[in-house]
Amino acid sequence: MAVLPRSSSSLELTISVPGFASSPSLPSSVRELDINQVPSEDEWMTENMEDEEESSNGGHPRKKLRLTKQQSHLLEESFRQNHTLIPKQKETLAMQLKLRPRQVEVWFQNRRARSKLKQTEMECEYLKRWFGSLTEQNRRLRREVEELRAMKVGPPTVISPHSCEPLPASTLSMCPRCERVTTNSMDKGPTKTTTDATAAAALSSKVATPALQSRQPSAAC
DNA sequence: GGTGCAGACAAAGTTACCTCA
DNA sequence: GATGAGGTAACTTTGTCTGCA
Repeated sequence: MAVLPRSSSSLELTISVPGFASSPSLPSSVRELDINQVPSEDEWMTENMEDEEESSNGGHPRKKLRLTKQQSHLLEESFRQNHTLIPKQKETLAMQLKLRPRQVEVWFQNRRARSKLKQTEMECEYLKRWFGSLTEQNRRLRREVEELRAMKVGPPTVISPHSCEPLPASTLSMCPRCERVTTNSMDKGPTKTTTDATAAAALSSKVATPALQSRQPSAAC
């Protein structure tokens, strides 16, 4: 596919053949088709694109441009204002920086990638901390349940989800198939299935967690 | 209006070069 | 001086969107 320059002043031209460009058997001269490649050897690490003319580079290995502090600063500034560039902005910025529009474009692509990476790392950290705190909370609640179970005196009662009245724990039974705790006939309405954890939470008069509340009895029970 | 095509562009992934410890 | 790691410019591939015939 040939990407033609969008403005006549731009010499931006990249020719790449899908499934061909990265082929190991590709002759090294193919890279020369990209006229964005380095102009002259000596200018590269010192002054970027001082002369705009894109002379043939005669098959140089790709050199790496090092942006000056001012260039980086200006690029960062415009990135802060906008994470993407419209072609006009790109042209202007390139002129200001004495870079090719293509270089500005690449810089913005890489910059977006870096900021996304940073964002992802931050989210990862946040989730790790959250996981840690939930684990700790879970451990605390389990311990609390154990304590309450240990100190029970009389038969434990469960609050009926239907009548909101206390039910004796003796009305509870375990479904052998799904290992859920179910209430027996004492409570009016459809047989209510609840998880072991829910029952335990009810025992300690705690409100079940949303995740547990959302669990519905299976059709089989 | 639906379809196919080409161009532009962004995201994701990769490569290669440079710097520095 | 050699070397490995990290940073990043430049590149490739792929997918999406848009305008046009």
